[in-house]
Amino acid sequence: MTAAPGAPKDYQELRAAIARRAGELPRRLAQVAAYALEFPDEIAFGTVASIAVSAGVQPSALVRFSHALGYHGFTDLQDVFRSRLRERVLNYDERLAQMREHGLASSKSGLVLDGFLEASERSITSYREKLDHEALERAVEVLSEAEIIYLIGLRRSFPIASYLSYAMGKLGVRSILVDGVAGMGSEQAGFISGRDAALTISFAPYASETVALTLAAKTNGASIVSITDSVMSPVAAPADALIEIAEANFEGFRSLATTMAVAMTLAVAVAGRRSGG
Amino acid sequence: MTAAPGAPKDYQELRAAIARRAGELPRRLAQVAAYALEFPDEIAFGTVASIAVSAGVQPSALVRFSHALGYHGFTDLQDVFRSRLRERVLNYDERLAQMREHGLASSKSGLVLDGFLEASERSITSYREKLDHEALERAVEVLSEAEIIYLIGLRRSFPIASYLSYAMGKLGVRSILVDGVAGMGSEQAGFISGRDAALTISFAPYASETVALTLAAKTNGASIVSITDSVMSPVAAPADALIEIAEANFEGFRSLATTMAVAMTLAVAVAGRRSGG
DNA sequence: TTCGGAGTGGAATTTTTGTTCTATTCCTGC
DNA sequence: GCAGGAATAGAACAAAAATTCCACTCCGAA
Repeated sequence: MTAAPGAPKDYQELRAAIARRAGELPRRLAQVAAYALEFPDEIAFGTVASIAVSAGVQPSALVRFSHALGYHGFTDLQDVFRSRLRERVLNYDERLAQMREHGLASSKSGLVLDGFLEASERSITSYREKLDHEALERAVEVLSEAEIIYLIGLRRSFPIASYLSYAMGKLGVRSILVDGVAGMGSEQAGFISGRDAALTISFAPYASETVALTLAAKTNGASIVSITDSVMSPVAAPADALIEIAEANFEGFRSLATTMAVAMTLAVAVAGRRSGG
Repeated sequence: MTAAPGAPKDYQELRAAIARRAGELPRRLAQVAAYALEFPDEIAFGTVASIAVSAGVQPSALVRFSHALGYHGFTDLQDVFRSRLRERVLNYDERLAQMREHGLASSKSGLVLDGFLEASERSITSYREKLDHEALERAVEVLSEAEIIYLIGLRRSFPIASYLSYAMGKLGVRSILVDGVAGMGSEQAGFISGRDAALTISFAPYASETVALTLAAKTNGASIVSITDSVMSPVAAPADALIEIAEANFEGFRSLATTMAVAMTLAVAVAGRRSGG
């Protein structure tokens, strides 16, 4: 009896089995299940003892988990996790080529997805090459000194602004999302004072309302940080700090990957500087 | 003395060391060397006994081989072969070098930015490896058949939902962003009918309102498409199509790069299918 | 509240595994 | 052809691992 009867024989099956039985598993076994899905490599390489420690359970729980899924013991379960790595490594060298082939051949949506993923990668790579590190530093400085940070971004840039609002909220940085709901944009922006800062995100074609709000903030004496795609952008001129990002695009839809990473950076760096980091 | 002194510490170095000393190694040790280069996976996963059999040598030869390369024992050597499998991103070292070149490391915000950029790249790369084309296809199909697509995503996932709202609007796909402004979430969701679909985006810790809205949509007979991080997610069970995305994170902030690319894909693919493309 | 059973933690046990040791073999130089 | 030393095979050993076992806990039903 070398093979386990009725137990998942590859990683995909195993995932499905765990998913199906997620609800009915006892507490500790569910804990093991969650750990296994999150850190499959640990299961593949670790020992019962080491895995038990990092998953926060007893060694016996791992064995019981294996039995619950139909395996003879933990070793059988581990074999599945190891075979997964073996399979992956087979196409490790040819991964890119194979991926492209696979993506093209398999489906139309796969082709589209591949295009967007690749555009994101290109954006990030090219940004790495030409990013202005001083400008980033200046932006962090300006925002750190602001009492309240007004986040201005509409249309395509609204996801960025709303993420910043979420992240800053989580980090304890005071910010206001100027979201233009019910046409309140100008009213919200009207409260901006000289002690505040506006963080504007805008890409071509620049939404006229975004430009207007930014200029209004400037008039009120607030500091301006602009994230945009060109020095020729209408929100570049009034900016005290300018972060320039040229996102790659696929079929006319520009990536947001780099801009999102920059947004995360600003939120974390501002919070870090304020807490005296 | 846990670490081996002067022994190759990664797979590349080890290859080089073996190549350099290939001529001067004794016969059986050379045999082991050849086997190791040809079947690195066997070394990584096998036991001394099993490897000895398939390489046609004695177990002790493996230990002597390890000693000859400067390791304390076979286990140390095996660790190198295992770490090779763990390092998914081959060019990680190159990226680090590139970062130093550009002076990113010289400032704190630069380090943070690099962390987020790298997390985004990792997310995309690892998603490429394990993406489920069929699930994606099914999601597109379900959404294409819906009369109205309700977009459900709060907190960290709200930027994704709002992007979808923007993109679908541009593409002429009817959608409603269930944004919970003024606590209207449940009212908005109440209009969902069996001809509609809900597209839920939710990651751990799953916002309870998101889960509740999704279940309500399901109850009304709507189709459910879930974008989430695990099959154990509470929004996975009711889904007609499930897209699983494990975003990498940096300092606790998870990337949104892959999820955003998937969102773009869904919007474009659904629009494409509806227009008969 | 008490009973019963499923679930759990942790030590004891057994099995597997890596390593060491020594007699023997295989070369090489004389 | 014969020393002498390096290399090897295979068994013996020690370490580490997986698994089992049992007392205890927790929780729901009577």
